[in-house]
Formats: sequence, structure tokens, C-alpha cells
Amino acid sequence: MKLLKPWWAADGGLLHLTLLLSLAGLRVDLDLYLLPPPPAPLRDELLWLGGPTRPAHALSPFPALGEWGRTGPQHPKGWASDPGAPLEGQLLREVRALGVPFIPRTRVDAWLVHSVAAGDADGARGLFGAASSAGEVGANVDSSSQAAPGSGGDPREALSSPLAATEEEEEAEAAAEPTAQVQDAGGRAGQDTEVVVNQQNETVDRNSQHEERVSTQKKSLQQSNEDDDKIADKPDWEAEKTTESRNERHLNWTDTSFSLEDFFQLLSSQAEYSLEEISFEDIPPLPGNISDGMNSSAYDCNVNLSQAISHDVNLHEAMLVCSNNTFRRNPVARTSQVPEPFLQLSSHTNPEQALPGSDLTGFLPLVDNQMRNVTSQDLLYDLDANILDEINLMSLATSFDPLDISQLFEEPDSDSGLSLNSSHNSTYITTKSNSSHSTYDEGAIGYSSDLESQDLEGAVGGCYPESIKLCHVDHRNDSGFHENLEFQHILHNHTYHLQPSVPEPSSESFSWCGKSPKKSRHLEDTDRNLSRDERRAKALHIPFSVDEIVRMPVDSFNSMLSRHYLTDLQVSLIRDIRRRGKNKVAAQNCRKRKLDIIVNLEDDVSNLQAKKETLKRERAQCNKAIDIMKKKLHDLYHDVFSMLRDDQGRPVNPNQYTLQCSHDGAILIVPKELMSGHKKEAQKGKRKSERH
DNA sequence: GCACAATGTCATAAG
DNA sequence: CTCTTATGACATTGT
Repeated sequence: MKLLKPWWAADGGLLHLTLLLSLAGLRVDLDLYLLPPPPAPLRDELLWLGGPTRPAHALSPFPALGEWGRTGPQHPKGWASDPGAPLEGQLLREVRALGVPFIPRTRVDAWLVHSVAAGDADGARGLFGAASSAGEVGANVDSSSQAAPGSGGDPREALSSPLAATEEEEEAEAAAEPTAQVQDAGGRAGQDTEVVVNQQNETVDRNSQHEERVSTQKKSLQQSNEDDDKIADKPDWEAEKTTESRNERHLNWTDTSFSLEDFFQLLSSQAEYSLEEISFEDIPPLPGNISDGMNSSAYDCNVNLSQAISHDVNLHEAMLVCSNNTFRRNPVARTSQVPEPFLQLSSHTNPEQALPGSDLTGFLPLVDNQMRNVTSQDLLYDLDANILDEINLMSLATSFDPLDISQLFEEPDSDSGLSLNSSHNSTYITTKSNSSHSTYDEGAIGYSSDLESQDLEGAVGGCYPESIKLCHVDHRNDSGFHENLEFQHILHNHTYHLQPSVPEPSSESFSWCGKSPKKSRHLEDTDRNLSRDERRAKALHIPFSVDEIVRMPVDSFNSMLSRHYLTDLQVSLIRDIRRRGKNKVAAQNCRKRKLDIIVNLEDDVSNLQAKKETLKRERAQCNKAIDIMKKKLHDLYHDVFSMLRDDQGRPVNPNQYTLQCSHDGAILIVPKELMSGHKKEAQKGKRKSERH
């Protein structure tokens, strides 16, 4: 599992990178340039895990930016462990035969590049031999973390990683003699491998140039491999991306009509970019063995690197410069690293190494300057928003062990600046649909108060590194809970770019904040996406999302609070957030229930009204029938009396007599006076019986 | 600026 | 006792 991190870190799918780092808890120091990928030579070096002498010009077959994130663990076909991956072929079967459980396709491809170019299939054994002999994936981490950490943290060191890591990797080389073959293969790859580049014409915009510059190598061989292998299996969206990438450039490592000189001339064609801030005198020259394996063009790569890194390009390169300035480590110190794999990784995530304050101060103006020069195209030049979302979701969906993260961050020195990454990621995602300026002051996104506006200004105006230092988030999660959460954009959106002097935001401060005239429009836009509690959580650097806090079971919640070092204010805020969040849900349910009750009552009322109308109609019909019966009875009554005669033969007056029907059916003519008296007696008797 | 609805928040009671 | 839920009352926000 840990094997993958350096690879992911190096692939250049920056958002994907970050998430993987967050999830896996490894290689956190790479966070610092998780925006756009480093220049191709640097990244190429990052990806070189086969040995210290890999020539920087050796082309690596990386997919286009964005493709990589889609061809990662979410797409097992791209992995060596996938038996159906057409990429594998005999070489990967050999690798699998070595017992390597997981081989990122990048690694495989990178190896394929060199071994194939050199016609050396044994390079695979040399490359993976040490890992496989170690019997666990962690061995791969070791080998990768030797090259990737230095290169991941410091592009300069990335350049010099062959030199710096020589001592460390001598062991690996000793353990795996064929590595030298791979190195030679890599050197020959630079010489022998010729790539066809349909270079874009002058109308290519700056974004494309950036992407070209930073991902040309990446997209070269692996793309040509993967495109053919994966297009058939890819989802539509991935196939589209691949098509787009192909439209941009056509690199085919099997083709033989492109020279590396052309390639690096392409890289250096960005004449507008210079690296004034960076003194490459600090960069150690590539070791002689590299030069031995390189032709003149290869060395040009090293020279052109200064042109490839721009000071006026985008935030990514600002961060890259940051990495340059801050991640340089003493090779001697590196050699003294604990050989245990995890500790090695942890040492790379040491915040003191990653973000030393002294270096940050030097980094600050540069970043500020670069951030101010950011354009929307720069920021978005190679990131498709949808891709980011997908990568984000997919990465979140990938299996990982949160305990690993916890273990990593429980390391005393493993302050990682993860939140920086997260902030980049999440902010990038959150603001991807916004205007260009919504990104470069990302540190303050979500703050709407004056206080927050000040934070924004601070973040933009040069306090960013400070924020970075504050951004450390001990992002451990209770296992078993993550899977059940619906991760929205706020998840891992731990963008805490507040200055340390920021007072605790009170409810009041957030109450009137929305009316602050200082608030920029984009802040308003972004604030709409954040609730007050989310902003509060950001302000207090709460390392959990509001959603997590609210939805987490009480046991997990309590254990989370106990297992994290949180201030009283943070704990109080977290509990308030949880209480408010639950009450909010309860209020919603209550209102919904109330509405349901109202609706049901209304329905009942309407039903009852309808029933009432029906009864009214029935009553009217009954009354009508009764009237008819009465009339008939009245007529019959008069008919009968008209035929009756008394003893003298006179007609009987119906007003004085009435007809009574006896029990035996006989009809009697009874005077009404008697009937009235009987009725009264009958009524009295009836009342008495009712009383009894 | 006002009205209104929707929503959030708080206090409180009950389970 | 703690936590959750329900709900009235009030505040805030959006239209």
C-alpha cells in the first residue's frame, strides 16, 4: 500500500496526488507542489525510481495530466496486478513472477521505457528485484522514497537526486545488480528512444504551453502505450481525454523521427519564462555517470530547466520554487535516515524539513509575486475541473487504511503541511468554476468577515507560508466511518490560512461579516458554499469537515476528540458544530414533519368536507323522500276519512279523530283528545323507563 | 426598504 | 448523566 505514494506523488496529477497522499498518509512533503506539476525534467526525475543515474532527459511515458488520475487505482487495468492489462506483456509477467503485488503503471511504464529502449528485459528484475526480495511492498517504498522524496520535495534536489541518493541507493544497487542495467537502459533510452512530437504551432496558447512543458515527457511513452491499450476499455470521459491529449501532441516512443534535442528545444521554447529568482548555481551538477549516459541534448535539458521553471507563470511554479528553496536537504542528513521504510517516509514529511521557517521567509515574496501574476489560464491551464472532481471522488473512493494515516501523523515529526495540499486541492475544486482570481488567494476562501478579509489579504500579500505552517492538520479519521460519509467539497477542505494572531471568531464576528464592504466578490461567491460553521472550523483549523463532525457516531466522535490534540476552543467549536449540525437536521426534520402533518390535516379537512357534502346530499334526498311519504300519507288519510261515517251517518271530522293501528292489525277511529292523553301518559311512561 | 418564506440557531423538554 | 430528538421561539438569509 505504501508503495504507491511516491509514484502518485510524482505523476503530476496534482490533485490526485494530494488525495492519495492524504489518504495514504505518505509523502506528505510532496504537497508543496500539488498544483500544477513540476516541469517535465523535474517530474521526470521524480518518477525515476530505478536508480540514481537516470538521465533527466529520459522520457517517461506518463499520461496526460488528468489522465493519470483516471488511470490510477480506479482503473486496475492499468496496473501490473491486473492480469488483463494489455500493457503488461512478457515483461510485466516477469515482474509479477517476482512477487511484486502492486506495481503502478507508471513504474512499469517507466521501466518499460528504459528496458524496451535498451532491449533489456532484465531491467525489470533489476528495478524490482530489491523490492521483491524484500518480500513486501514496503520495499518498493524504500526504493521509491529514495528518489521520490528528494525529488518530490525539492526539484533541485530532484535534479541532483542521482547524486544525493547515490549512497542510499548503493544498497539497492548492491541488492539488485541489474539496476545498473536499467540505468544504462535509461541512458540509452535518452539516446535511442526517439519520439515523434507534433509540436504545436505558434498559436498554442499559454496554457497549452505550460501543459506542454510540464507534461510532454509524461505523456510521451506511456501515453502511446496506454492510449492504445486503454481506449477500448476506457470510459467515454477518459477516452475523450485521451483523444484530446492526442490532439495536443503525439508522442510515440516507438517512433523514431524525433530527437531529444527537438524535444528540449520545445521545452525551452517558452522564452518568456526565466528563472530569475532561482539560482541554479545551487543545483549540483549532474554526476558524471549521468553525463556519460547522455548526449549533449541531455545536458541541454539541465540547462533548459531554468527556462522551464518560470517565476511568472503560475502558482504551481511558485510552489515549485518553494520546494526548491525549502526542500533542499543535506545529502549527508539524508543518508542518516532511519532505514525503516515508514520512518523514511515520515522523515520526508517532517515539517521542519518541508517548511523551515527561514526558507519560508525567503519564499514568501516570490510566492506572493507569482501568485499575483497568476492568470486564470495559468491556474487552469492543465486542469479540467471535471477531472479534478472525478479525481477527487475517485481518490476518496480508493481503498486505504486510515490507520496508516493516523500512524503517520502520530509520528512526532510528521507534520506534513497536508492541509496545504488539501487547501490547494479543495480550493481548486471549490473555486474551479469561479473566475480566475478566485484561486490565487485561495488561502482565504470561505472567510467572509473583515477578519477573514484581512486573512485574505494576508494570504495574498505574503503570509501564505505562515499559513502553510499553520495548515498542518492532523487528519486522522476513525476507521470505518469514512466509507459511510458522503464527501462533499468540504471534505478535506482544510484550508486554514489564518494568521496565528487571528482571534477566535465568534458568532458575532460571523454574523456581521457578510456585510463587510471589504469582502471581494469572489469571496462572496465562495462564501456561499460555506456555512458559518465551516468558516469557523476553518478559522480554528478544525481538522475535520463539518459533515464528519455532525454525522460521526458519538463513539467515533469522542474517540476522535481524544485521539487528536485539540485546543479547548477547537473542542468547544467542534461540539458546537456537532450540536448545531444535529439540531439543524432535527429542525429540518421537524419542519418537514410539521409540514407533513399540515398537509395531512389539510387532506383530512378536504376529505371531511367532501364527506359532509355527500351527507348533505343524502340528507336532502331523504328529506325529499320523507316529504313525499308525508304527502302521500296525508292524502291517504283524507281519503280514508272521507269514506268514514259515524253512527248517525255523518262524515267523520279528521280534525277531531285520528286513525290508530292496533297490534292485531285492526284500524281504530280514536278521538284526538284521547290520543293526546295517551300520548302524554306514554311519554311519561317512556321517560320513567329511560330513567330506570 | 419591506414582506415573506426558508433556514439556522437556541433553549428546553422528553425519551 | 449524557446524548439525541423534537419543537417553539427568535434570528438570519434569500428572494
